[in-house]
Amino acid sequence: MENNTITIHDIAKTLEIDSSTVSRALNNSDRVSLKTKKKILDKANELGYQRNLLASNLRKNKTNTIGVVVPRISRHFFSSAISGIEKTAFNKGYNVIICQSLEQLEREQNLIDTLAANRVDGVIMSISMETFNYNHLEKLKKNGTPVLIFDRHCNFSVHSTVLLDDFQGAFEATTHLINQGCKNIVHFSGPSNLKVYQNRLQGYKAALEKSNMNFEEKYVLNSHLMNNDGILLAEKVLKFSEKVDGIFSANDVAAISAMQRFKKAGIRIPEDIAMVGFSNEPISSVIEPALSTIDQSGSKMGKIGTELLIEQIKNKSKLAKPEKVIIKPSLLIRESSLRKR
Amino acid sequence: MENNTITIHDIAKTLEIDSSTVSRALNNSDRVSLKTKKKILDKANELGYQRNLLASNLRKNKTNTIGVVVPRISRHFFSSAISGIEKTAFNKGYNVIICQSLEQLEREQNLIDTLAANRVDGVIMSISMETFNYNHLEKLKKNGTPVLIFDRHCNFSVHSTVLLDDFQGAFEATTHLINQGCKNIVHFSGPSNLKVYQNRLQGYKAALEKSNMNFEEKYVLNSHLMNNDGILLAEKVLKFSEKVDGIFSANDVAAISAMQRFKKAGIRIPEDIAMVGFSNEPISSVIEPALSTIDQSGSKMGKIGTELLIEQIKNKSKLAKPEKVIIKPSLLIRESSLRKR
DNA sequence: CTGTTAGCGCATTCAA
DNA sequence: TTGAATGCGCTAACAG
Repeated sequence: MENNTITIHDIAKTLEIDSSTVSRALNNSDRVSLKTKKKILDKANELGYQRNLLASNLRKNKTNTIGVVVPRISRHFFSSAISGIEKTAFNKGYNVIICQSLEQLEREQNLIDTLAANRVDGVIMSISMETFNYNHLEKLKKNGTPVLIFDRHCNFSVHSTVLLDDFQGAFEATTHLINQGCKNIVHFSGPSNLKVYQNRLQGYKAALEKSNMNFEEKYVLNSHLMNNDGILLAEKVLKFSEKVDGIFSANDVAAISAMQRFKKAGIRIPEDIAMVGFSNEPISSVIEPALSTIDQSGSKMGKIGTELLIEQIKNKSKLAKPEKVIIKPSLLIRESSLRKR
Repeated sequence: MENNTITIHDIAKTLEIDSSTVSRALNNSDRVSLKTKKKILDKANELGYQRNLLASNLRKNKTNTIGVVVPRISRHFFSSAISGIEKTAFNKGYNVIICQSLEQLEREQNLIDTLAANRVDGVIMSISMETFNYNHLEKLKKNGTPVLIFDRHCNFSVHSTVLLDDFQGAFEATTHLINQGCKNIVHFSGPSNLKVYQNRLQGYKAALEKSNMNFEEKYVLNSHLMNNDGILLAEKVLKFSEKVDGIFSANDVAAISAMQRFKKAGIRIPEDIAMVGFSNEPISSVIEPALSTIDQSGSKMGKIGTELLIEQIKNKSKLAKPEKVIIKPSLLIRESSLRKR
């Protein structure tokens, strides 16, 4: 009912001691006798005291809080990354503020500004698709706030990064198809200006080359990460004169709709066409598993990124130079995704 | 490099004016001449000033921040609710802190404590499945912080709530099946201690009654919201001696796995069994649409909830009494989910 | 329009 | 072990 905010001074007054002693007691300092400490804690409890972190953080110039900015929290990859971040942060005594940029640079900038204004101790983020301008991150750096960038490539080299080894993943996936006996392997790719897709294309090429297979330009099918892109890709595949028997997908969004299109055409996956690819979404829980995936292990990236970030927060004075961690993806093959002959 | 935190005093000193004037200028007060205002803003920019919201909020005893607590951000319903919350909040000048309880009461309590310690102006939340104890919310209330609860029923009546009209939704869905000519309609339900499922059951019963159809106890199939519960439910349906031709599902998780089990048995949905139900997940984008759904409209609930909450924040002194808003669900029928005969 | 003064709630230094 | 004093950075009376 009444806005009855209790402060350490209220506790001090009732107990006829000084507020500094109360502060010490509430922070469990060993410079207070056990007796008074108990007295203080009891009274705090009785009065319903709730510490004011605004004041505390202001005074200490430290918030024990990490800001997290991702494009979209609902994407499976990011929500599992967030799980990893939260777990690691909580274990080390940090709180976490989660924000989503919705892939918009302007929103990202505002979020970063707000986080900075709230004096978070560090920021872990995956940049938006629009982000080719790093002024907002520059500002953080000037401020002395460490930033860690994960998942998405970023040319702003002053920050530490945690990335996935896209080349290696693509290489393994394609090799897997080759080992299954596939002769004509199509590659579903994404926007060709994104580093991720460039690297995956390279891995695909390298795998073909290693097995002395020809690289066919026409087999690289680009799309824009839209929900129904895969339909067009599938139709292109159907139009090839020779029989496509394998697909390496760098793009799970397209892969899903493509599978539906194939199904309509009577093409069975994986019996007629084997399909392997990078996958963020927990596809298997919803559709018949047909895609072996390269696990992007969001939570692993979140964990490692947060550990790195916290290390940097602690060493802030030592101005640690940016680190770059590359995570090896692992190919998960489900039985039902094997090609049967 | 250097932790060069600029304050209003630094700006004031360089310009040889008082910091209070700087503060006014930075807050765009009209009690500063345009000339000095410009001078100050320019200098602030030049020095790379970044306001300290900790100090500002402490002083103003207001953070312009709303805390959001949901069980799990990755669930479609909650992430769309969050979208609605963010949009509404930003429009009204509020920031948002997103947290997930992971359905754990203890986590929820900690989150609420942290939000309270950070002096958020209000909290909008959907309580965890474990939450039958409302001490943490009680504390907020004592503190004068308004709380709005959405989506999940809660016996703690001092807060405003935004809920879905489960009875009405169930009634409409079941009626739809009846209108399609279904004679034997099974009901997939959830944990019977949850209000949501009780209300949906009532709606189902009412629809049957209105059409003079018998309610059969055995047609109510409960489950626990586990991923593969639907398999068992489907098997139960298959064992009935009479032919089941309709299913009203109150539980989308079960519905998905049930559909897969039916498929295995050669039962076609919706040709052999029509299926209608509440659905949070964007099922249609992944599987063959087979389920007409009652849209829980997360973003709508988020929007309305946030508007209500902000209203209460503003009227805090007037201790507005708790409001209760019931949202009408709307039945979305997809063509392909119609029963063909 | 601008300056003076005070204090939000807390943590910490220095004395005692 | 405790108290007194100071200030984190900012805003908001009140004066002028």
